[in-house]
Amino acid sequence: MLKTHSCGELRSEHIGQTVTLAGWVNKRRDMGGVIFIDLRDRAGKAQVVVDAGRSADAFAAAAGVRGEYVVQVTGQVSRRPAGQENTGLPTGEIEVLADRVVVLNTAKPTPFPIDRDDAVDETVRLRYRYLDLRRERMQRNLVLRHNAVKFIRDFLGARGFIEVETPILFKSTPEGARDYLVPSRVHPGKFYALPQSPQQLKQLLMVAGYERYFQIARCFRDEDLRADRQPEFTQLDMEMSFVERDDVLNLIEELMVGMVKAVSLVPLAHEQFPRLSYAEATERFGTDRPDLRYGLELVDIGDIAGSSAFRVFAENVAAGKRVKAICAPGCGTYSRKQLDDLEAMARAQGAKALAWLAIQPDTGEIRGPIAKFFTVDQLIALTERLDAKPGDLILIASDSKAIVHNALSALRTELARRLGLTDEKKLAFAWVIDFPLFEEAMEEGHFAPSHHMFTAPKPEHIPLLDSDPAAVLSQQYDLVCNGYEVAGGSIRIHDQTLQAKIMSLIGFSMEQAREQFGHLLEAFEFGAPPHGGIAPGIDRLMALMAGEPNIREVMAFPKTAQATDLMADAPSVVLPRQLDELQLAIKAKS
RNA sequence: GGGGGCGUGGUGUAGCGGUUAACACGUCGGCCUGUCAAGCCGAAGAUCGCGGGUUCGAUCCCCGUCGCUCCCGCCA
Repeated sequence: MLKTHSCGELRSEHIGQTVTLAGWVNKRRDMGGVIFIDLRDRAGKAQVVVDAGRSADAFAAAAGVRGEYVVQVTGQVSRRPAGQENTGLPTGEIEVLADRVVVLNTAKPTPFPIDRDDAVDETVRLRYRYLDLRRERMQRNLVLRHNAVKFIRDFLGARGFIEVETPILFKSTPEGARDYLVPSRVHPGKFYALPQSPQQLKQLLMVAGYERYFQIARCFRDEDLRADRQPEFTQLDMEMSFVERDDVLNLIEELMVGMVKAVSLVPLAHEQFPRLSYAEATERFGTDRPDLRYGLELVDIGDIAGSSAFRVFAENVAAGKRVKAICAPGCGTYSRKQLDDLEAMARAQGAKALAWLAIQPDTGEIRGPIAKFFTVDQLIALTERLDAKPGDLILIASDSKAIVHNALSALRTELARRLGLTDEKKLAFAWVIDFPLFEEAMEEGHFAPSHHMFTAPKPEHIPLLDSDPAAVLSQQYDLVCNGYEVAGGSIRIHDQTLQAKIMSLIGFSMEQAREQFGHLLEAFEFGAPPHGGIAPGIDRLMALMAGEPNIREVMAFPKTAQATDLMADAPSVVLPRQLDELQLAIKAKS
């Protein structure tokens, strides 16, 4: 080894020892007769003192050293002179008096500062990702990620789970997200697909009798990116046999609480995860992945608004549509412009308009274009139901349930941001359960599965499959945190008759089923145990636990929003010979 | 596929229809034996993303394009 100790591990108990360190020059301060070098390695930083009076050779070497040079230093750990301690550094009580300084490698000036956490253009960070990864923030995040994944492996291993690797080259199924395809050279014209998740394979492992499986699994989806979506991402994929829904929920809750306590930089908001039905979540928050760090809940005012003189509300209520409102504390003095901005957000979600009532801070008088259509009693009833105070702003949307919920959910998120309610660094986990088995909107005259077609209905709802399929609730469950979906799963169907019924309801023919899932359906004929599973998204969880605003910050080599790698320049053109081997030709752009 | 934001020395920013394009950090050189975002003195470094247009004149206004980013669609 070229070092006896890590820079960051040195403490006062090392005083007197002669150590050899190796690392990068974080900072060099040249005082003329003495040169200070902050030497950095993964463990941290230590101050090296190169004194011309102690070693002329070391001093000469240190004189030529520059930032990010790779340097080996041998010297004596010494207590810093009284008053010279650096309380901002874990190694701040000591320093290393250099007897020998060896430059192991030089470095060009870096394109951006390594020793500071200043914002740097994303293009530059990604192009020089290996330098970005040298920075404290990224090292902290990747260490957090390692610790979290290690916690998961230990936790699940201790509970009888075994980790099994599944293929990256697998079979394309047109269901769900767009697949990344890999052409086969051996079978020209045929393609593998990279897995969107190991869904089928983990169910097959249950049929195979493994009972408790997990995998830190890379998944691929060829869809457009977001701050919380990359083309390749990592799931904790897991599946268990002979379990019921609450077994999975309780286990994952224990895992999450333990993991957050052990490794997270952001603490839990509460240790008991609330369980909301899909219906309750959407009614109260307008979304199935609510941010529970704040209130601003949606309140139904259909009865009051429907009996008002405002015709839009009255007609909508008569037609079975909804009128719901949200109270924004202290926003009663919003300007025309601010209100227009909010209305634009509502319109972007499909609302035709956004009504508002502002309660004057001093007089309590209620103003707004629609105020005159309400009686005093109705206004009093409204403010009481919304718990609105003088100075508050009431925003009202009326339309179909879906539009009202989408619009008010978007407004709720925006208002929380404006009011600083999302600044609090806490993790507010919650379960969302009792999802409808099918999507509300029919697709081409058929039902569409709201999760996937292997999700089991609630046992007591199975009879409804014949009478009222839209009312059937499933054994799907999502874990949400701060407005993000961080895990999704379900108890699966293991009964062939039930599976066939579901497939026919979603318009899936037996031939289609056999072509795409034949291996799975066949496997289920050989004694499939009751089973269920879940797949927490590792990247999103890491971003939340690191307090980062996007998942790129917790991935070593992420891609841009255009799905490119700026460092390696991928994707790239390939040689004609490579295409020939695959019997592929590039179509001219139409 | 659509919409918003951003693009000015290496980095972060300022600027604005006419400037010698400003500042900080960094870089390079000099001074300095207790600094730790060291300090002081000096220097270099920018086709203002790219292309076109408007204009006597464009970094600035307009159009297009490229890149980064956020959002909608999409993501069973």
